[in-house]
Amino acid sequence: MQSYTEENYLKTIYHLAEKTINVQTNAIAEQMQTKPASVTDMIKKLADKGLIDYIKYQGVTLTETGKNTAIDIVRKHRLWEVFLVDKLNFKWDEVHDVAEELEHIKSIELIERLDEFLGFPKADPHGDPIPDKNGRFAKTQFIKLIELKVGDSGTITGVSQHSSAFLKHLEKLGLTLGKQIQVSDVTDFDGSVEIQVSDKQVNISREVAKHILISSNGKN
Amino acid sequence: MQSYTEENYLKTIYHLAEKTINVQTNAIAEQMQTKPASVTDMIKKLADKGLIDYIKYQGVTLTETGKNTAIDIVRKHRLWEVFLVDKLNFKWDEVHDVAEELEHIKSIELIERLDEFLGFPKADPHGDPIPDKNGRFAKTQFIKLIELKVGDSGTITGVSQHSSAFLKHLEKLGLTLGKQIQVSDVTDFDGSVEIQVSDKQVNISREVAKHILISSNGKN
DNA sequence: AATAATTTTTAGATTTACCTAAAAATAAAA
DNA sequence: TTTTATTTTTAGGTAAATCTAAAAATTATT
Repeated sequence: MQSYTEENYLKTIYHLAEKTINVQTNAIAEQMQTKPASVTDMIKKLADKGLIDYIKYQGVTLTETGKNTAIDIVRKHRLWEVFLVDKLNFKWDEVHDVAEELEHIKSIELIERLDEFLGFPKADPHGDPIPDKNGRFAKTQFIKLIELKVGDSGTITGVSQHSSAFLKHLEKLGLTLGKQIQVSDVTDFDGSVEIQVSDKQVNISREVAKHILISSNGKN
Repeated sequence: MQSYTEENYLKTIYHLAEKTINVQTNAIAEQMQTKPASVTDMIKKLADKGLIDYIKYQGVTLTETGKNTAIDIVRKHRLWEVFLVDKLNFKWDEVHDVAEELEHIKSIELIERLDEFLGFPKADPHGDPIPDKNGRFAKTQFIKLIELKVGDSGTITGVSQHSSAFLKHLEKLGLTLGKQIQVSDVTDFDGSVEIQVSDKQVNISREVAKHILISSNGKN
């Protein structure tokens, strides 16, 4: 059994490990809003418990057990987000902090029943895949909108930025999950992208385009 | 803002205060499964925060603020219990421990939306009243089944014992909330009570009868 | 390769919630 | 009203998760 804090460390390490093989102390500290010295203390503890592999000065990687634990927390987080949006009518930019608390509720029965109640959803309100109860989930094939060429089209199926400001901005532009888009122009000057959505033309900055994930319908 | 532990102390004091005016250190310790010395530490802290009035050796009482905080936790606990039973199909004897965790989730918005989602229920699965968002709730007029005389009838509207063993026992006997009952006999020997429920005769011990709460239809 | 910069760890403290054991206050019994 | 029993508090200590400041290891730069 892990403490609330240990669970948060594991989850953070899991997410950081999606980008780098060895997760570094400073990266964890930044993500957890804490100091590197505190991280060192904690990773020693997690290593002792067999949840991570740790070589001094070399960063950490999750063990099989650690990874499973982390995936279970991610599963809970995403299911709760679906609950908040689908059942309690929260907006997609309002759910993160509450789910951050709910994900630590321990009952396995609760999560299985919640999953069933929600109709076994495959993705959360931001398009992130929800692991099943065995920790398995489809490795979704996303392309960043920024990588599309003029003329390419596809469906918005995710975002790689969960900040409220970003999500509200997308909402205002009508760029929500499931929307069909086509790239009509890319501006040389600032790299901003002109896209067609629901019969409207919208212009989005390069920065925004980087964080919109598209499931491609192929080129044309 | 209170810690998880502070909230649990306030809730415990609130419940104990339903029976005695001044809540004693030992009573809190027993309820919280901790030691009197630890309770003394905590009540000093809660007193400093203005949540309880505390005179050394004389026990404690909740201040207005403390009471409001406690009622808010009770509200959350009971709403979550309704959710678990009504939406996730938990049985009434399975919800307590999970609700014990869920009650500490901090978002006010969450609880208001949950309340609405559940249809603003007035009572939890054990018949306990749910305070509204202003902390107000009807002081329900219950009579203990044990106090009924032969011939008296009424409706089961609550229980004063939430242990799984007790609730499972009631379930087996068909004694669930909303059931209409009539007392047909009281045994002199052991004080056990013979009651009529759904055209069946069931015999319940004095101990069980003490913890079933009846809203009376008057005598006859 | 030597020096500088960065990253990580150690050492020693702090806070929260708990503990045990002993002392003090209050309540009950002789 | 003493004595005894019970309740409560104090004193001092522990474990978890944090911190600051300084030391050590690693990486980058000249």
